Amino acid sequence: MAKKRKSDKNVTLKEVAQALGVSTMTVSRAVNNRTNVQENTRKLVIEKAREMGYTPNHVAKSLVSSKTYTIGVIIPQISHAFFPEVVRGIEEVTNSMDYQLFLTNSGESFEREKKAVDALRSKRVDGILVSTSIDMADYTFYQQFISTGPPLVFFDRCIENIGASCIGVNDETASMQITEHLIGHGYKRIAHLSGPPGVTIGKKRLDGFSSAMKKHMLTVHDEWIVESGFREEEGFKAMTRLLDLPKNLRPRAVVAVNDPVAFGAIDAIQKRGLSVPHDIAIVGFTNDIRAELISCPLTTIHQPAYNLGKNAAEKLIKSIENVDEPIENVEIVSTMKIRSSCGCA
Amino acid sequence: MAKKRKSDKNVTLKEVAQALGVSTMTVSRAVNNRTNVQENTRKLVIEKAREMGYTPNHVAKSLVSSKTYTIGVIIPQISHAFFPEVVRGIEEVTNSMDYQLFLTNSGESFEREKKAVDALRSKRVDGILVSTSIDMADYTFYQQFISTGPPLVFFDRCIENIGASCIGVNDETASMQITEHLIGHGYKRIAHLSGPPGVTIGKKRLDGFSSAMKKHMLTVHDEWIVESGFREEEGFKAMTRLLDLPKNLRPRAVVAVNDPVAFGAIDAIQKRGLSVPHDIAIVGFTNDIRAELISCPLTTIHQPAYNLGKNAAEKLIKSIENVDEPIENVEIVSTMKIRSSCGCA
DNA sequence: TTGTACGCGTTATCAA
DNA sequence: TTGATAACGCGTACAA
Repeated sequence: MAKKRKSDKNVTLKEVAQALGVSTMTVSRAVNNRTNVQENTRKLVIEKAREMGYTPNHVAKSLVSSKTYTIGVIIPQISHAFFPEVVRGIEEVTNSMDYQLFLTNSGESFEREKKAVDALRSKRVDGILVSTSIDMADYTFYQQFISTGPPLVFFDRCIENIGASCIGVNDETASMQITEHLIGHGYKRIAHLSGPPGVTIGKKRLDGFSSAMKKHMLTVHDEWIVESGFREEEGFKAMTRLLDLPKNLRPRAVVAVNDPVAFGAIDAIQKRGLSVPHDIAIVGFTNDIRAELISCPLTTIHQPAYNLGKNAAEKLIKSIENVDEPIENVEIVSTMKIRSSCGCA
Repeated sequence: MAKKRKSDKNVTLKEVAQALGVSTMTVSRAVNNRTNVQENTRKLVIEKAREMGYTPNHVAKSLVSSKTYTIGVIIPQISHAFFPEVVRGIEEVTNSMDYQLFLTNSGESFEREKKAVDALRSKRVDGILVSTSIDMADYTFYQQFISTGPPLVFFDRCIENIGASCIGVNDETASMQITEHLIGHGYKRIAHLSGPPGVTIGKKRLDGFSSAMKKHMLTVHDEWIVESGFREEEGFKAMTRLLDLPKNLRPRAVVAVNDPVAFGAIDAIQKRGLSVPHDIAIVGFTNDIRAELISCPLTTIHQPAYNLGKNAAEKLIKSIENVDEPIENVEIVSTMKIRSSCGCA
């Protein structure tokens, strides 16, 4: 196992300057393509710099300029395909603007989320993109950060009206739309597996559902709104609760807060020997990759994750580079994917 | 749109010191929990620092210590579920070790990959994790980096024997194993849709396939090794070429270099009106989330992505913190998932 | 066109 | 226990 002999220390401007018998500034000017260097000198310097393996030290640059060309991104999950796709959109933008991207996965833990925000701040990122974790429970933390820290933009899971922009999806409208789709096909007894409270998208989807039901003057029994978190197991549990209702209270259709929850619910339905959509129709939200592949393909809302990431990153960079960039709530428009799980295809 | 009035400038040690009438060093010692400060003083300082909203500047720290607690990760794709899962493993480790993670998606472009390496180096990351892009074509770039830059560890897609550790999967063995699985069930005419040349995993899987065939003294016609890249469309095209062969040359089973390619191939087979596994059996590699969900679930190799990420990150951090850490090639063991696409379930 | 001095925010080192 | 000074690598501002 040959051990590498490394010079270890990086070459500095000063070292290149000394090797050349010129001043540090001359080297600096040459490698940064400034105008005020003689062409000869520049060539000489560039050549020597390459030869010595000089690489600019951005840490030092950042200290002087108080600009790091770095942004922090905090996501609550990384396994769920949605977030990688958002990150792809973000990365596309940052990459083309020559920003580097710090990624942190909070794993739905607000403690980790806060720790990450502090760490990123100490690293002096130029801005931060956050999608809050489920158990986010402290507005004041972000209020404080927003009033003293670098620009922050929320995406997908936002805290609204605390002075930061939010790039979200038109959840409420979409939820209303998909609920009305069920209603339009004759369903009247419709339940909702709702997300955790306090997370905006959960609330919005619930509101959209409620509005649709109200608009069409359909009754929503209290038992029909079941809180279910965002994960498959939780969907299974929540659906089980619905199935345990006395027959005359059992819903005929279900709007799930997202696809994983819908998958869990379908599982619960089938384990009872019932069929989708024959006995119970169901729709989801997210257009998970599995949605069209399961035995009864799931009707759902397709979230434009990539665009959401792009928009969020663009908004953040604008906020970084222009102090007057306004605070906005942007809604990216989603689209409905009609498949067989709703029994209306 | 209320505009925020920000102090903009971050509070520094010196400012806290002045506010308190002590020296910068005292403040530094206090906030860093050094022993040589009086308890009273410490309390006073900590309190004042909090009050003034002091946050340590890691950029300055890094300049002094030439240590950034930052590592760079370069992946070739982000949509493919495999890499997010690897990143989750990496993030788990870096997070617990208080390192921050720079993520770059090269999008299979070696140009972007090189640019990213240079950028990360200028940002003075403590180490880099790379999975090379398909069109990687310049060993010397990494040779140079490895001999002059910070520690680098390859994962999944490696360049071997150029002085960097590689954390990979036991591709060759696994490929041999899955091929032998087909052979064990009576298949003799077996083709291989191979990855792009020059990428180690492609080569290894081909080698495993060849070894298995050779070991069992089965003929491999030249036409049966079709280069197909890593993506679905490419699998479709490659399979089409196999299907276009005269009937007496057509294979009875196919080993695909990964699941997407297998999906493409299945599509091609079915578009011809043939059935899997009845007419042609097929196996993949990766255990894509879709593998068990398609109409004819795919037999494949499950890649322990999370563990791979964890191991790679651990190896890198060891290499960072201990100069004598040896260079190693580690193989994480994968497992076979037998489903119906091979007709042997 | 080139060079000198200074400061960015922090810590190591030595002195008090 | 505390403070003064220099240094990390670079760029701005000014002088030559």
